[in-house]
This record gives sequence, structure tokens and C-alpha cells, in this order.
Amino acid sequence: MNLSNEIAKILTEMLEETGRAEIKRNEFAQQLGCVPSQINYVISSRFTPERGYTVESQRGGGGYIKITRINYNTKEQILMHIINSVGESISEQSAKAIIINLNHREMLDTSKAKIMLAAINENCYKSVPPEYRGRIRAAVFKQMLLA
Amino acid sequence: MNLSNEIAKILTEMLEETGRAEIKRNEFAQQLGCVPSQINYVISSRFTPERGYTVESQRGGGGYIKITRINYNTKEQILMHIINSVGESISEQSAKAIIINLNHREMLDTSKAKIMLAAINENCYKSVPPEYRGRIRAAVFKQMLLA
DNA sequence: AATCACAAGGTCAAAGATAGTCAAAGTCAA
DNA sequence: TTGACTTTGACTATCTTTGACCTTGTGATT
Repeated sequence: MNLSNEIAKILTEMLEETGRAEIKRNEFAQQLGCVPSQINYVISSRFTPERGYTVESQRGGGGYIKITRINYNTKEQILMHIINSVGESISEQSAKAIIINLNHREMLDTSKAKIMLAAINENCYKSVPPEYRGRIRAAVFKQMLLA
Repeated sequence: MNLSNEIAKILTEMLEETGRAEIKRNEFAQQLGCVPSQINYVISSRFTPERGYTVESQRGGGGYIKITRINYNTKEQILMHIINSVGESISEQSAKAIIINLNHREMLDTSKAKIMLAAINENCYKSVPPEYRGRIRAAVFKQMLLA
């Protein structure tokens, strides 16, 4: 087993025990005998939105990295399925169709659906080159579905 | 937890108990075992207008620093204020502060606040060059506020 | 009134403490 | 051999802590 997998395993255990994993990057890296940036590698390769994780962090004195995971029950499984089907990029139309569908299935109330529709609206992305738009929309969309 | 967070916590408690926090900077700093200017740092990084606070102070003999929550008359005034304060671009921190403030004022329920926080999260914008991020975030944020 | 001394609070930049990014180098299996 | 994944470390960005120096208010003294 490689180091990255071991780190991921430790983090996963923390998550299972307490529902979240909060570490101090440098300290944690030192305990594991690796460079701090490897922690970032592990997080970005394994604790992704696709797998149901959210990551927050703070720099400076008292800094930390915190990973949390959504709890799975049937509703969340459907959501995860959607998140995984989204991919790297998504158009306004596709995202819109998904949101409307979730609303019809009563998994998303109308006011929340409106907020999400607003956030994926093409108008929001006019200031960046077209090739970036779908990517950001996909990231925003996934992150909102997780919330 | 770092010192600044502790100071902020103490001030927040005072605010919650009595609706305002009034201190003498030097005395307060001494009780906390920090330099006086750290109080200024905490105030300017955490008790900002964006988060709904106003700060007044007096120098000289009998000087003080007083923090109070801003009170608007109507929800429309709050929204106007926010929309005006969001320019072409906004940082994650600022948008986050505003959302939390709205939630605090019960103008936004917690689940909607979470969706909005997810949508303005820096992680969503990693795929575009930094110079674009604030602009899109501002657009997404405004669009959601309108919804 | 003008001046002075002291008592606050304010500013700013340097130093310290963390975390993030990126690309080069290494590894390993197909 | 190649391509995907991993490991490293130099460089960067951000947040916190500290202290030297600045400005303003109050009251006493001229």
C-alpha cells in the first residue's frame, strides 16, 4: 500500500468515528513522515465532491483543514448519482433540467430550486471566456447539491 | 483555536448578552494577555459592516471602543445595502460574511444559506484563473440574491 | 486662550504561522 | 515504453501576532 492510500485511510477512519476529519496540515504530515503538500494531493485526489466530501481550510496561526462528508440515505444516494453524472462541465440547459426534475420529485423545494437556477444561469458567466463557463457551472452545481 | 478567535468569541458573547460590546482597549488587551493592537485586528477582520456591525471609539482619557449590531428598518433596506455593496467582484470571505449575516437576521433560512455558501465557495472556481473568480462569484451571488 | 503632559486609541509594516500551487522527478503496472 | 498515479520541494498566498510610531481627547497650568 502506498502512502497516499494510508493517509486516505486514516482520514476516512476519523470521518467514520466523528463525522469529520480536522487536522493541522504540517503537524499531520510530520506524524506521517511526508511533506505537507502530500496531504493536499490526497485530499484533491480522493476527498472530492463526487465522493460526497466537502473541504474547508484556514491558513495562518491556528490554521486547519477540515473534511466533512454527507450522510447517505436514499435521497443522498440519488443526489450522489446526479453529482457523478455531471462530469467536468455542464450546460445551463442540462443543469436546469436536473433542478426542475428534482423539484418535481419533491427533493428540492421551489425556493431552493430558484436559488440554484439563479446560480447556474448563463448570465452569471458572461464575464469569462466560454470555454470556462461549463466547468465552473459544474463545480458550483455539484457543490450546491452537496449542501 | 487562536487568540483572535477567542477575542472575537468574547466580544460576540458581550454583544449577545447586552446588545453591545464596550471595552477599554488597553485594559481589555491586558486581561487577554495580548498587545492592544490585536484588538484592532480582531475588530477590523471580524466586526465589519459586511457582517452587520458598527464600531465607534474615542481616544484620550476615558477612551473606549464600542461595537454594536447595525439595525435597518426594513428588509428592503438591507437588500439594497447589500446589492450596493457588492461590486463587480467579491471575495469568498466577503460573500460568506454577508450570507451568514443574512441568516443571522433570519432573512435567509439555514438550508438556503448553505446552498448559497456552496455556490460561492472558492473550490468551485479553481478551474479558472484567479482574476476571473471574484467577478463570476459576484454575478452568481447577485443573481441568487435576486431569486 | 494657549500650551503642555498624559491617557487613550489608531496605523502600518515586519515577523511568524500555516495552508495552497505547480511542476519536476519517481514508480509501477499494462 | 508509456501513461497514470505518487512523491517532493520550491515558491506563493493568507491569516495572525507584535511592536514602533502616530493622532486625538482631556485637564491642568500658564
